[in-house]
Amino acid sequence: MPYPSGHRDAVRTRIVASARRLFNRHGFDNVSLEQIMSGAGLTRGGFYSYFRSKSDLYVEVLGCFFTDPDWKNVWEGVTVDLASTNAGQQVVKAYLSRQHFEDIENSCPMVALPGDVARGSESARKAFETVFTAMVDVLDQTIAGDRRRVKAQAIAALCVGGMVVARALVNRTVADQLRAGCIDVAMELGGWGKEVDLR
Amino acid sequence: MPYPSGHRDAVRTRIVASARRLFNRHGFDNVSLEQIMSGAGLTRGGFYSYFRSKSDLYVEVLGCFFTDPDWKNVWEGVTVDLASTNAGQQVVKAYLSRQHFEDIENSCPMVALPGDVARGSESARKAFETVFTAMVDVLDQTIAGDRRRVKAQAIAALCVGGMVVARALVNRTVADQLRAGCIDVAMELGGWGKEVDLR
DNA sequence: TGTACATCAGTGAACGCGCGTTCACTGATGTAC
DNA sequence: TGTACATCAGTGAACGCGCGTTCACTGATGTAC
Repeated sequence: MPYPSGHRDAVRTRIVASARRLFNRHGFDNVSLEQIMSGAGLTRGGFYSYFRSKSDLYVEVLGCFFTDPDWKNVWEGVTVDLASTNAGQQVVKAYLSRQHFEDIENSCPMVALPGDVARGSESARKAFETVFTAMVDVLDQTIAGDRRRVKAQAIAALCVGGMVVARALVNRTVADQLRAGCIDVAMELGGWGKEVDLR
Repeated sequence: MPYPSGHRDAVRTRIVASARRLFNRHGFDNVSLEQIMSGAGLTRGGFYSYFRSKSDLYVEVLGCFFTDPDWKNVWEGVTVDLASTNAGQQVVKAYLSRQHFEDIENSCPMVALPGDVARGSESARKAFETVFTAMVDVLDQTIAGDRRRVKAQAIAALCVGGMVVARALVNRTVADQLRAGCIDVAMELGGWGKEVDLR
């Protein structure tokens, strides 16, 4: 077999990474295969030996967030330890952080692409659901008090909604207030209290 | 002047309505001017005597939600009276209602198109901000207790996030639970209590 | 009332462009001898 | 060690298609007489 073993996997990973960056920044329809392949150091033609279609790649991109067990250092200077007893508040603070707000390319797909997904295929929505469920599970496990599942879902929705709206506003000050307010409210909901500081 | 006065305004309104339906259902990029004009009973060519570009129309569509003072009967069977002392809870319940969930065409643009807007022009984001601010204002006015503005923003983010996520999930049961949970949590946050029923 | 006319709302063909996808081909690689 | 070869990763031209936008034209309308 010509070409070193592992070569194909490495290239495939590069393509997915390039696509993730571009989809997050420009949305599904405004990204061409030319751009994706170019971002991975290749030319257009090779795409179809790695993926069946642009849509298939899209589904794969959606899945590769939050499900990685080594979920640390997601954004520049923001660390999250899912095994910690503080995991819930760490996730909320990271999710609504300025870093996530600004780092469009490494954004959570739930923030950058919810519209595309809602209009998309069943498999795209399945991938979205997996990410959302993973987030709720993490929150659930470290919430104090009763009705944990409901609260966990609401906190996740608050995180996603807060960030989605913040990104779509013009006024930066309002966006910052919104993020801060959502963090405060989420802390209350989780029974975490504001005094608990991390990092 | 040929053609009855008011004719032009009526046609223009029809175009905007057609565009709103189509953008909400398929997103900005997946709707053609052909479809929009056809939905208004016209043909493609006439478009540019009403709007400077597709983007301009888009901005206009974004603005025509929530800012209308006669905001009643938004969705089939759901009424909201913004002048009521219950306005806040009415808005939350309407926003997270099954009717809004299902009625994609008459959806709030914040739910259907946030991604498109975040990537869009400044004027698009300005229109989005106007809608969001209008919603927060309504909630603010009927919230009990302190830190009303922060709570109002968080409730609005919760409404938007809950609906955005619900629409993107595959599992209908999870989506329904999410909507119900978000309503419960929003009622608590607003200090409205669950026992207060309306209509 | 009836007719000729000026206006302009609406038409539809055409243009240029970029995209997703296909495919015959190139050339870099590891292997066999 | 060196050479010939089989494999297959990657190339880039080509295809068909639909879109946003433009524009010369048509024809329906209210007005003037």
